[in-house]
Amino acid sequence: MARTLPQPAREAIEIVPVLQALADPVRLELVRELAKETEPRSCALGEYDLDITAPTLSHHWRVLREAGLTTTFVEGRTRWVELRREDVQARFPGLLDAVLA
Amino acid sequence: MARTLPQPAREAIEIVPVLQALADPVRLELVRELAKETEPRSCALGEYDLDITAPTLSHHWRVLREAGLTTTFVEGRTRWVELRREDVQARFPGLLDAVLA
DNA sequence: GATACACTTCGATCGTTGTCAAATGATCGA
DNA sequence: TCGATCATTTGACAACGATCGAAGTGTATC
Repeated sequence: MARTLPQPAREAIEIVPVLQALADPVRLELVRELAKETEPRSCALGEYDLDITAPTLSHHWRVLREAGLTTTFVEGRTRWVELRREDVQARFPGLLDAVLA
Repeated sequence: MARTLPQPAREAIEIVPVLQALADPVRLELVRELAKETEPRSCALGEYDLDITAPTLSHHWRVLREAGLTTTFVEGRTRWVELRREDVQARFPGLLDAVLA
């Protein structure tokens, strides 16, 4: 039912793409929003207080997912995003905590 | 005698420029080299095993310094770089450790 | 001084990236 | 099945950034 979009395996998560993904104000804000809750959140533009268009938000979700920071899964016509806390923590211990503090 | 190049004060170090500075393979390598020792190191191209020219290295040192990650000071005709461990640790605890591990 | 040295700055190039408008694709309800 | 309505993908563009060669700046040495 819920289809998960392609993402790197835990071992394939690399530091440079992760830092590149985090080094953007919009994406950093998105990651911080995701970190506030343990539940997955909707990808929808309306859910976030950002001054960007839908295609741009979609682009940022993709960058985060391809870097290995998030998981996206599709359910009907809504998409859910979730922070890959454990995977990132396993690869780069302390990184998320440091960035989110 | 030793003149220190302009750099942001500790409180002025921001997370996005720091992440941007670290999100480049060359600069990440430089930071890792600096982290190996507590002593300042020379800026000179010959000190590092990099396949870039002197102007490019100079550019990277500048980005690191302006982000607040390093201190550069001039002594005669050599320049010395040093990681701002304490300042970065104070602003973003655990970040350097996570990135350098 | 004149020269050599150690970088930096300048100017240009070229790939990357954040952004949007328009087109596409997918899902739900009638 | 057919629109209506979402978000995503595509295509295009402007801004940014990494890079280099050439020229500039300041320091030591002769």
